[in-house]
Amino acid sequence: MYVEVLVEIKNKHLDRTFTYSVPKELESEVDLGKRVSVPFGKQSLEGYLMGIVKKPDFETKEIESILDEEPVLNKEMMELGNSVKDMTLSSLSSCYAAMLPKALKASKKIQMKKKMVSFLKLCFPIEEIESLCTETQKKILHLFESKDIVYKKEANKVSASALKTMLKKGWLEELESEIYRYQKGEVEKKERKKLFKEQQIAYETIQKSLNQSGTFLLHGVTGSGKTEIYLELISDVIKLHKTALVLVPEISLTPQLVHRFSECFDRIAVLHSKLSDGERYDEWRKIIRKEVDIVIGARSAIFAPLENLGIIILDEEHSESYKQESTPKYHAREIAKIRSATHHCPLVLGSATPTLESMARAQKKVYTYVPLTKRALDLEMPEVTLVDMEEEIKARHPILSRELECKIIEKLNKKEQILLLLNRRGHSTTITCSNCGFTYRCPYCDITLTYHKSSNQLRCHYCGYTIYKSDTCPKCKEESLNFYGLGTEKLEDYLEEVFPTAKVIRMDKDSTTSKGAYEKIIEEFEEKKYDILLGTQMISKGLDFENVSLVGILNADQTLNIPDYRSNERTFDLLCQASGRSGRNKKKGEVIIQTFMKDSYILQCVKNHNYINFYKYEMNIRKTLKYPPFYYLVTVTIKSKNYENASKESQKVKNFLTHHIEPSSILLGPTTANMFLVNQVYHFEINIKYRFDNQLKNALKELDEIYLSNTLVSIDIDFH
DNA sequence: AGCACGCCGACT
DNA sequence: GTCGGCGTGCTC
Repeated sequence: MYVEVLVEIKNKHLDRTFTYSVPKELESEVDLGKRVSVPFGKQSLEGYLMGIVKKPDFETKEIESILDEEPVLNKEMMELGNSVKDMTLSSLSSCYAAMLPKALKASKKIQMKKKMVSFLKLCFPIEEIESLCTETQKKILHLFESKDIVYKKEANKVSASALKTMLKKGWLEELESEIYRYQKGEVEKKERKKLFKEQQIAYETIQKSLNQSGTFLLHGVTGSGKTEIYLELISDVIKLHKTALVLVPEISLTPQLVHRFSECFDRIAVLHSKLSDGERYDEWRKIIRKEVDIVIGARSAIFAPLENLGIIILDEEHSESYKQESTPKYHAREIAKIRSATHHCPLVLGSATPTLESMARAQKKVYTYVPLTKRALDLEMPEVTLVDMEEEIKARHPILSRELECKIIEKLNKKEQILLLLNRRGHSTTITCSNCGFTYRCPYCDITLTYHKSSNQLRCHYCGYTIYKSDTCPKCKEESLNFYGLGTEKLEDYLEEVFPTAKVIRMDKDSTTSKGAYEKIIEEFEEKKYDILLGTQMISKGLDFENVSLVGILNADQTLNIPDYRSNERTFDLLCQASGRSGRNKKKGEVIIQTFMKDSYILQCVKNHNYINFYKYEMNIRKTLKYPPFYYLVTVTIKSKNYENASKESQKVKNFLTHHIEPSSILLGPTTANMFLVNQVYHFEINIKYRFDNQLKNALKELDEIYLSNTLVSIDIDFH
């Protein structure tokens, strides 16, 4: 027997199968999608069994062993891998690596071990042997009163030697069994809430198509009760003996959300980034063994090997976290569409602020548009006030405007809670010498360093480069270093100064690195141990605090200045999301946005909760500037440690593309990339805008191959 | 990705 | 003379 094996090396030179022979004794175990160990050159590697073939006309080596009892890739996943490879122009084995839990990888053998625990089983009824037991033995016996099986550990606690005797007499039996590492506590079941009229209509629209593929855009303002619709749909899917896949951005995969699902359903697997490799492997195995009907997870959960899918839900559809930034650079939404087609099941995209791409498709009836206009429980939309910071600076209120400060005091008095969003961590943005103009910059990335007061360090937020701050200017040795800009740390200090009685907690990347820190902050804030929660983007998504009645956004326009065609969209989304955190209970919420661009159309749309106007406005810009969704966009990044090489090769790439793509496509660049110098590597960019281009994909593939063997320059292709 | 092969410079 | 630099090419 001869088989095709894809070796587990993410190198594009090896992005093909090799033929091996199978020793007689292993033939019965051969199954496509299992992993095998094979000799490869001088090494021994792992690979995937991809096919069975006839005897080839060249010499073959024998496979060493078959590693799995059951395939790790089913037929769907094997094909899906090929689609991902084709969409992203990356190697097949890197695609499979992205689809499978890390524990399965050769280098991580330890985690693959199942966790085994010893149990005890009683071989006779209690009454039969009780009279024969000593006092100590009776104690062990009574552990079995309420259950059939007892942890060996528990019996050992009573008496290890008594246990031994009982085992020897054959009264008890010892068994080993695998336990799953990740254990969710029992959750009390609750009735699902009854849908109100608009929800009911939305639900019915989707419910009617449960047996066919199709994409729905569920457009509902924050608090309109999208989750309730999801629960209702999933309940139907389970009645049909099918399974459900729910994707949420990592950041909104909160214990709150998982809890809500657990109240309604039992057989759930949860996949999020805080799981250890072992825990993740266990959750994955529950799916393979068909022990769950529902998977809730972040981006990579789109590859959960659920069979018989009945619905795929992508909540917060607009979230950029659905795009993987490392190879393979796939977008979960696109994978979801493929799986929805293979399983003939609906895909529901939920969002309060859909991407322009999705909204445009909904308007063109490519997606079915399902609007939800009202907030559940008759909640009113929060009142949004824009504050002009230019005036506030004149009035010497550069950090908190007079209005926001007053409101905070008011809410503190009423014992209501406050969220403050400041989208910049650290203390100050820059430290500059007022004597000589020196500014701390990252030597590897060419951006200014951010000061972190708690550690007295300056940190590069791109590469992590860190140095200690000195008291004197490193250049002119004068004691004249000044702090500019505002970060979360500094704001925390400032708040404690202005509102000395208020309890303030900060949440950002720096205060949530340790395991469980994020959950702890949320929990404690929910329990009202704090009055003010201040933080970065992290606090803007998905959190649902009943007692919050004021949201303050301190640097609303900062994200508008980032040179990226999506920065308007991103800002609008961030502000809407953050605003939506206010007034999620009976109280009417208030939002104060501090800005230097009070008259900006985007901010006006945020103030009036008017997505549609924003959509129209932004679509016009995109149309004029030929950006998505009117054009597709591909970015080719040329990277090299050597500036000259990067620059020279960029020009060559441009020339190559000019001759190999359709003349109707627009080629821009090469220019220096947004992040020009990162980790000592120079970045150049070429952008291609196109509508229809049959040659492009092949041209990019060819380009990719040309640069495979180039050690000085590498390229990176990214579809937006 | 590894590892061997191979062709040049500078050392005991 | 040889040791070792890393460019090139191969792995069923």
